[in-house]
Amino acid sequence: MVRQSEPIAAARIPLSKDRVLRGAITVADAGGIEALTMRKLAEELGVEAMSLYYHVANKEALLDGMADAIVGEIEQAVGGFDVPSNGVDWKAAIRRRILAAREVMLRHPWAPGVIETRTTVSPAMMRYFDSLIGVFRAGGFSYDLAHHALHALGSRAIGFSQELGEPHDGEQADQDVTVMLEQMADQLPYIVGMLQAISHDDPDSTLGWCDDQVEFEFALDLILDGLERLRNKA
Amino acid sequence: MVRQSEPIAAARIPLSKDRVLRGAITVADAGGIEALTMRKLAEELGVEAMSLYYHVANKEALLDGMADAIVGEIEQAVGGFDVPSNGVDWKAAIRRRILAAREVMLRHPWAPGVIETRTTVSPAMMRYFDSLIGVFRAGGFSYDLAHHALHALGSRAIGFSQELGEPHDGEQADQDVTVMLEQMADQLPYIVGMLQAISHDDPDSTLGWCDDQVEFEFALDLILDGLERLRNKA
DNA sequence: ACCTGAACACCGTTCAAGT
DNA sequence: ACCTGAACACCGTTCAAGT
Repeated sequence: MVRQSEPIAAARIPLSKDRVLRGAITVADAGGIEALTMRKLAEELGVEAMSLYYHVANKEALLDGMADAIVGEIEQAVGGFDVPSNGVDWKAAIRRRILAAREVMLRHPWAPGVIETRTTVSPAMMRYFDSLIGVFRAGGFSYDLAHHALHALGSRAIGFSQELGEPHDGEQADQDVTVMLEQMADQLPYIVGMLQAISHDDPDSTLGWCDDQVEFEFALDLILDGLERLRNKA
Repeated sequence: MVRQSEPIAAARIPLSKDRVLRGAITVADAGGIEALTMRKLAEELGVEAMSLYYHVANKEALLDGMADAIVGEIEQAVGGFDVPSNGVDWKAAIRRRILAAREVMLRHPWAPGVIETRTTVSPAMMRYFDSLIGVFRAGGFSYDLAHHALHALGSRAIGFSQELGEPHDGEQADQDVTVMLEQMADQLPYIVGMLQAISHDDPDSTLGWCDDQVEFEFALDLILDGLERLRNKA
C-alpha cells in the first residue's frame, strides 16, 4: 500500500484566518450571503464548524474580515492607494478608483450588503478613504469640500449605489411586465409613460431598460461635475 | 365575581394583517430589526407564533408589508402623492418629498435596511416613484432625464443615503478617537488632516463632525442642481 | 374562519475535552 | 497550538389538530 500522502489535494493545509476568509468569500460568491453559515463554511474547508472559532471570534468578525478583503481587492485592482502628486487630474483619478471598485462589487454581489452593515470601518476602507481625500486635496479641494464630497458620493464612493427595485434577476418574463403595465396605466401613469418612452428608445426589451453601467457613470459624473463647480467657485 | 370582560386592554382584538404589521414595526422601532423574530412579535401581540402565519405568508412577506407601510407613512406625511400641475417648482416639490421621506426613515432606523433588501417594489413605493416622475414631468423633464434622475438619486430618493462608517452610536469616547488619530497620522495623513480641519471649525467634538442633515441636503442639492442644468440644456 | 401544540431542520455559539 | 463532540438556546416553518 502506498503511503497515501495526499488524501485530498489541499486537505492537510492547516486552517488560518486567511484561509477562512477566502473560503467564506468563495461560499458567498457561489451561493449568496444567505448560503454562508458557519457549518457550510466549515464543510467547504473540510473542517468542523467549531474549528472556525479558533481563527475568527464569531460570525460578525468573519463578515468584518470579508469586507476588508473585498476593499483589499479594490486596492489591488488600482495598483495601490497611493496619492498622486499635486496638480493631477483629480476627476480622472477619483473616477478610476470608483469604477474599479464597482467592478469588484459586480464580482461579489453580496459585498455591498455586508459592507453596509459593518459597524466599524475596516483598515482597508480607511486606506481607501484616505486615498480619496488625498486625491481631492491634490486636486485643489479644501478639506471641507472633500468632506462634503465623500458624503455626496455616499456608497457610490466604494462602487455601489443601492438601486431600489433592482433584483429583478430576469425571473419575470417581459410579456408579464407588459401586461402588468397596461393594468397599472391609470394608477401609475408616469411610471408607465416612462417605461414606454424608454423601451421605444431601446426596443430590445422592456425589462432591460436600465444599463446599470451607463446609469452609474451618469450619476457619478453628475456628482463629480457638481463638485468641480464648487471647487472652482471657492 | 365580575364577568371580567376586559382581561387585558386590547387582548381580545382579533389578529389582522394590519395589526401584525403595526406590531412588527413597533418591535423593530423598539429593539432594532434583529429583535424582530416571529416568536417575539407573537408575544408582543399576545398570541402564539404560529398564528402569525395565518395573516402573513412568512417572514419575508412580513418584511415586504413593513416596507410598504413605511412608504405609506411618507405618503401620509406629504399629504398624498398627488402630482402638481404643470409649471410647478419641481425642485421644491421633489425636495419636500425627499426630506419628508428622510424624516420617516429617521423615525424607523431599521427601515432603510429592510427596504433595500426587498426583491419586489411594493405598491406604495410604486406610487411614490410615480409621483416623483410626475413632478419631474410637470417640471419640464423628458422621461429620459427623469429616468436618469431617479438613478442619480438612488436610495436618496426615498430619504436615506447609505453612509459607510455611520453607526458609531456614540459608543466610543471622543478621547479614544483623538488618541487613535494621532497613532494613524502617518498611515492615514489625509483622513487625520480632514478630521483636524473640520473639528477646528466645529470645536464641539471630534466625533460629531457630521451634521447628517446638512450633509444630506448638500448632496441632495448637488444632484438637483446638476439635474436642473441638464434640464435647461435640453 | 381563526388559532394552537408539538415537532423538524437549521442556526450561532460555549465549553470541556481531545491531540 | 490547534481542532473536535456534544450540547444549548434560539431561529423559521409545517402540519395536524383544536375551537
